[in-house]
Order: sequence, then structure tokens, then C-alpha cells
Amino acid sequence: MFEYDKSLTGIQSSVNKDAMILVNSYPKVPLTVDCVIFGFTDNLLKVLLIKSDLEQYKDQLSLLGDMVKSNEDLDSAANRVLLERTGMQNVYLEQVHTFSKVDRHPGGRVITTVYASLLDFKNQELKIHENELKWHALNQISEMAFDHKHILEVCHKWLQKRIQEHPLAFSLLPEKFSLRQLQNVYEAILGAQLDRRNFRKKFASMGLLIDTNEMEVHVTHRPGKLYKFDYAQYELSKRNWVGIDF
Amino acid sequence: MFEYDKSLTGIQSSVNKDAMILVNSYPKVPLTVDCVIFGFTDNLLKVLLIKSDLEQYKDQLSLLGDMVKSNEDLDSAANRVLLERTGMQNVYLEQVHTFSKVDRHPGGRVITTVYASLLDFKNQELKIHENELKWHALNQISEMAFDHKHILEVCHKWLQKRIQEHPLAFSLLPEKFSLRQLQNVYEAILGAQLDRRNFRKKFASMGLLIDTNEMEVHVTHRPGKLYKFDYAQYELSKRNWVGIDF
DNA sequence: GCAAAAGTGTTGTCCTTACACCCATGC
DNA sequence: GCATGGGTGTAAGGACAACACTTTTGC
Repeated sequence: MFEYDKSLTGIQSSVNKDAMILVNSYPKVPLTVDCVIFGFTDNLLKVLLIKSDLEQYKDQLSLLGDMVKSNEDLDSAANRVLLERTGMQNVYLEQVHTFSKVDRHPGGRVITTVYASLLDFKNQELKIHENELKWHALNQISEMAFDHKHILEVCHKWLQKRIQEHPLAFSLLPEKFSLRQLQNVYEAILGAQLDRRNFRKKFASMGLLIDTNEMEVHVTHRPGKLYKFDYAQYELSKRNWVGIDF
Repeated sequence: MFEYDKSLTGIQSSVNKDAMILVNSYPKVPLTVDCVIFGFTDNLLKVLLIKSDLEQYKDQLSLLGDMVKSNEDLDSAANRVLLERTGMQNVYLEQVHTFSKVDRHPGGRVITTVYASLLDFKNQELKIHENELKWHALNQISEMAFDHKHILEVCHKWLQKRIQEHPLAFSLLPEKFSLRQLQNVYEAILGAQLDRRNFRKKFASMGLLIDTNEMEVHVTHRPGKLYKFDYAQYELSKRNWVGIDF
């Protein structure tokens, strides 16, 4: 089976000529992606941040971002940023919003598409410590460079909504986790206390947890059971929601 | 009270110099916005579309879009497209997603941010008929130019989800509407039949409908009451949802 | 044996669903 | 008077919220 690059054939390029002229008439804008990388440890929701490179934002915190390369789509750029900064691949990553205020960057107009990612803190070691790459507790972040504080708030709200309708939270936990850990994740993200018995009942009834027959070890209290998340079962049982809930 | 344009002051520009050099090093990309404009009539969910300008997509349907001007943010560009094409302002408009596959446009790389809008079909007359601007029933659209069919599907799913958690549907209806019209909107968008009594009970119990004390006229059956949507009450009573529903 | 968190069931309330008959209008 | 859709109530089932005691471990 052979395939051509159609853009190289004479026929195709004559058809495309008007399209190319049109596209060339458009203003061009520098594009970046920024990643809001959520993690969970010490019972706190954390975000992975660096110190800004720019003099103007000296010592201020900044999201992990980079320009979008000319042959790269946004998803790839976001995955690349994540890989370059954390060494991790195949992590949960979702586009959240594109921010475009004309004065959002002091160096001129830059539009940024923001991705949110969730990953297990402990699985990974942040080999790259450039720009003081560190986890920061979400509720202790005050000022940030650019419009990044605003972006962070948008992503936090996005996450609060998203974990209630999609099992994202499991990405923040190790493969095996206790129900207490799971509940802690929900409480940290939602900023609310949940009833332990009802929480456990809810997850038990969903049938998405696999009992590993293992227990917590070295805890200073009665050890809890460890579970795995049943991704296969989740794919089968995704709800088809029809209801009205403003 | 006076304000400067800080970018014009000497102090500021020396601080910004490194930022500007950085931004200038980024690849630049042509950007567009595309609007998926939903309407509702004849009990069908419709979308406002034109015929593509491009030779390659001759006679194929295309979303309403335009380049993003160099001094314009995305929201403004989307509002401008809507205004230019429909003459309407201040309509519901929300950013949905940014599409960036490198080969999505035959004229070269173009990234597009897609907005969805909902508006009342009858309130407006589409004065501009360029490119055969017309409403098309969503379920009868087959082929489209570019990746617009895919975009449309993403926006339809977005809409299905969104109307169940936010009262968007009212934007598709005239100011005064009957419960039957409202139910028809939900049924058309969700592609599902809903129980009439339960639907009415649900909305009655929410307390978001104002009885106008007017009735339908010139209908060939018992006329229904006309209601208005109580936006003020909705703002007060927005739910603060904490629940888990995969 | 004490501190700390795991594990477990019941009850009341509310929401959702399913379902059938009479009513007002245009023709 | 008939066709068309408007308007209404109830009962059963399911989900959610509130709530307290016993168990297991480390120290």
C-alpha cells in the first residue's frame, strides 16, 4: 500500500492555490501551550510550577508552558511539555480553554491553549529541577506571572466539575489505593467534607473498584484494604445521562 | 484619574525587552474562529451554515468563521463573526474547543477556536445571504468542508451535556414560550423522548419560570400558557453541586 | 490499653419514573 | 363533534443524607 503526500502533487497544489493565498492573508500569532499539572500529596491538591524566566515576573510562579512548534498540534505540544518537564508520558491530559487577551503577555500578543493534567506524585521524581520546578499547594499560591493565577482558577473549577462526572481522581493516586486516599482526593479537590460511609457505599455500588486483597502496611491504625480502579468496567458502564440539573 | 499605556513608557519597555525577544522567537500561526450557531424551528435543531468559498470544497457546507484580527481577542472575533453574519449582538456564545491538526486546512496550517452560540431563529432575519447562508437541520448534514463535520459533532455533544446543567435552551426560544416548545427543544437536542408530566413538574418545581398570564394564540388545539425564564432567580439559585456521577 | 482510623446498616426524605383521564380550542 | 395537544396527580422505587458503634493496628 502506497500513499502520496498529496500536497506535493501538481493537481492538488493548483486546487489549493486559492486556499493558500487566503491563509497567507491571515494575521499570524505566536501560540503557546500551558499545562496545569495537578498532583496530590499530604492530603493536599498540588500544582507543578516553575519560577518565571522573565525579568518582569522575577520570583513569580508560572505554569509549565512552551511555544507550539510549527509542525506540531496542540495536544502534541502539551504532551511534549509534560514529557520534558516530568519525564512522564501517557498521562491524563485534556484541553481546557484557550486564553487570548491581547495584553496577557508583556512581550506582545501571545495566545495560549491550556491543558490540565493529573498525575501520581509519587510515581515520579522530577529529574529536571530547572527554574525551581516544584509542587505547590493550590490553596497557598498567591501571585503568579502573566494571567496564570486566573488560568489556575479556571482549571481548578474545571477539575471540581470534571471529577464528579468522570473518574479522573484515580490518576492522582498510585495504582493501588485505599478508600480513604480516594476520599481525601475528592475532599481536597472539592474543598468539602464527605460522609465516609456514604462515600464508600457509593463507590462500592458502582462496581468500579477491584479488591486487590492487599492491605495498607506500616500504618499506625487499622490498615485499610487496597483497591485498583477497573478501567475496563468503566468503559463498559459509562452512563448515558439524561436529566436536568441546573 | 489618568491611565497610561504602560507599553509606551521607557521604563516598562526596557523591562519588557527580554519578553519581546522571547515572543519574537516563537513560530507564528494563522488563527481563525468558527461559530457553531444553533437554532430551533420546525421542532428541529438547526445550524447556521454557508457554502465554502474554496474551490476544493465547492458546494460543501462550512461553519461561519473568519480570521482573528491582530488586535482582537478570540471572544471578540467570535462576536464579530456572529454580528457580521446575523446582525445579532449579545447572544449566548461560549468557547468550546480549539482544533489544531496540522493538516486541517488545505491552505496551510490554521488553528481554529470554535465557539457555540444559541439564538432564537424567529427573532432574526439573516439579512446577509452571501454564500447561501442558511439554517440546516443538524441530522441531515452529511459532508462538510475542512474538519467542520467533526467540529459540529463535538459541539452537538457539548450542547447535549450543557443544556442538562445550564439553562441554555431558553436562548433558542422567543422570550415567551410554552412548556411544549421548551420540551421540544430538549427532545430535539437530546434525541430522546421525555415524559410530558414529569418534564412540566420538573420545571415547575425549579421556580425558574414566570407565568406571563398569556396564552398561545391561533393554535388548533387548547392553547398553552406562555412563560418567561427568570434569569434573576436562576442567578440566585444556581446549584452548588457535590455528587459523584460517572 | 490507648490513639487512630477502618469497617459497617438503617431509616427518613427526596427525587424520579411510570402511567390515564378530562379540557379548551380551531375547524 | 372531532381532532389536537394542554393540563393535571399518585404511587412505587431508587438515590441520597444523616447518623454510632465495633474492629484492627502501632506504639
